[in-house]
Amino acid sequence: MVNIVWFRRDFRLHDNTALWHAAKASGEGAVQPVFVFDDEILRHPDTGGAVVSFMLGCLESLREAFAASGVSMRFLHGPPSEQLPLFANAMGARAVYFNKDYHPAAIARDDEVTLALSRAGVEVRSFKDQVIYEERELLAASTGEAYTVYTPYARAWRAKLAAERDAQAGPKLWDAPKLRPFNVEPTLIRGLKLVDLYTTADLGFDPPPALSVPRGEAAARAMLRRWCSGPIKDYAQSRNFPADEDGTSKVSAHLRHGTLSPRQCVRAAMYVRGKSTAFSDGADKWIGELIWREFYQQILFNFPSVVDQPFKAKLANLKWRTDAADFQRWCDGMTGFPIVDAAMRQLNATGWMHNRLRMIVAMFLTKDLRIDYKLGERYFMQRLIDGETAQNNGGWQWSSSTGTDAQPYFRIFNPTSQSRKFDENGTFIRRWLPELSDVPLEFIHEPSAMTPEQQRANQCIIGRDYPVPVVDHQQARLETLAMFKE
DNA sequence: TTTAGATTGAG
DNA sequence: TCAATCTAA
Ligand SMILES: Cc1cc2nc3c(=O)[nH]c(=O)nc-3n(C[C@H](O)[C@H](O)[C@H](O)COP(=O)(O)OP(=O)(O)OC[C@H]3O[C@@H](n4cnc5c(N)ncnc54)[C@H](O)[C@@H]3O)c2cc1C
Repeated sequence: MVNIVWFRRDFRLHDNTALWHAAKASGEGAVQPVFVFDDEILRHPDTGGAVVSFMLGCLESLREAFAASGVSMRFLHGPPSEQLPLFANAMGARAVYFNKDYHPAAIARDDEVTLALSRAGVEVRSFKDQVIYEERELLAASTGEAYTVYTPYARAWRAKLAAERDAQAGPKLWDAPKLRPFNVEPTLIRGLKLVDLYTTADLGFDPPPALSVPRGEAAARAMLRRWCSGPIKDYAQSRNFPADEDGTSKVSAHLRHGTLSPRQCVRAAMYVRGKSTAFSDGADKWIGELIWREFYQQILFNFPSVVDQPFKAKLANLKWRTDAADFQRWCDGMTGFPIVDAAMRQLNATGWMHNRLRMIVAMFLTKDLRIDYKLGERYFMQRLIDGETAQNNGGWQWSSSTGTDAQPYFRIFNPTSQSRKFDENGTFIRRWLPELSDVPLEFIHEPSAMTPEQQRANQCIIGRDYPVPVVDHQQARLETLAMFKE
């Protein structure tokens, strides 16, 4: 008998919990991998060409990796609760295995699928896989409730990992399972929609013009290896400077699509940390970022209303501005604030943006333009190759002060001082704004401060070659403070 | 994962 | 005068 493994966002062979269990349970049997194209997701406004093209590249690699073991991966198109029971029937499968997803819509879908399969007499087994600690595994000791503040959550997370490692019971070091060749054609059943692996264009999307991260599990593993063998050492400092190409790992899209597991990342970081004290600061800090990821996954699971409501319920009725033209300027990187514009152009071109810049542009949209964070959140989902509700919503709510930020003061970045601090030499700005290439360093963060003569001398006329700033920051800051006061 | 404004002290 | 440092939000 064969066990089906339903892949959703876990496109790897190594350290894949559901795949490992399916292969083990199969014994003499085999594993049938499948992916389901679900129109509910494909037609959702949060779904964009960046994630779709990244995912399809990963699926192609996964299909090849299975093929190398003589296993044929199959693709279906339709509602999973309808297609999977038909497919299980067509394959004569005993069980369907999959890894859990914590988005409320995914939970609802998985409940539906589980019900439909059970009715059809097919066993369902689901697993924790995309996080190290899930759901309500970590609760605040004082209240017995889920954590809502990062710092105590991270402390508890690290303590639990340390305790489990000491007890040799930590995250399992599962490798790729041994796979038996399996290449059985599904019986043709009415309603079962077997399809070829689609291309991005087939699905009606455009990929980012300059995709910045190589796709697939092999590429992901190579990136992690390279990152942990060197650049991770300086992460505690380098992570804040967008001009530094090696300042961060850029594995986010791989964690998003499961071409890497969080266990592989933590394990690799712990390994180099143990080997040399020079790596310990960097590795610890980097694990801290992986914990941010788990923190937001846990927030999404325990507070699913964040999907359409502010985490701080009191702030549900903020009077955001609705200005389509300003929003468009922000999207296009035409605000007249170089650091914001360079960041948005990096996003539009490559599908990835540095964390420091995500904070700056999110803060700018919500607190300088006073536009609802939901608009920015959706735009990010459409453009990011790592676009994912938990972290994206968490990041947007944090930036717009509607979320889990625990600081006692109201956070408003000054885009120009952020620019001076984190792109001191204007290297990043110049990389993405060719129209500023002749502007001297003195004005690179604020070209509108040039006199008309200086503009002429530096080949950059404000209002012609580069936009006039869309807002006055000082003014906007006061208006935002007033808006939140109400 | 902060900022603006006040205070201080060197020149 | 200015930049470094402090502090309240
Ligand atoms: C407004 C906003 C929106 C964001 N949207 C997303 C998103 O859609 N998807 C996404 O994966 N991340 C998102 N982030 C978090 C973060 O910006 C990215 O994860 C990070 O820039 C990815 O680059 P990296 O892999 O080089 O990160 P590294 O610095 O190398 O960090 C390693 C990993 O830790 C996780 N991580 C790092 N920073 C954060 C963080 N602040 N919050 C949660 N997880 C983090 C990511 O999985 C990342 O791959 C968002 C942040 C903000 C402020």
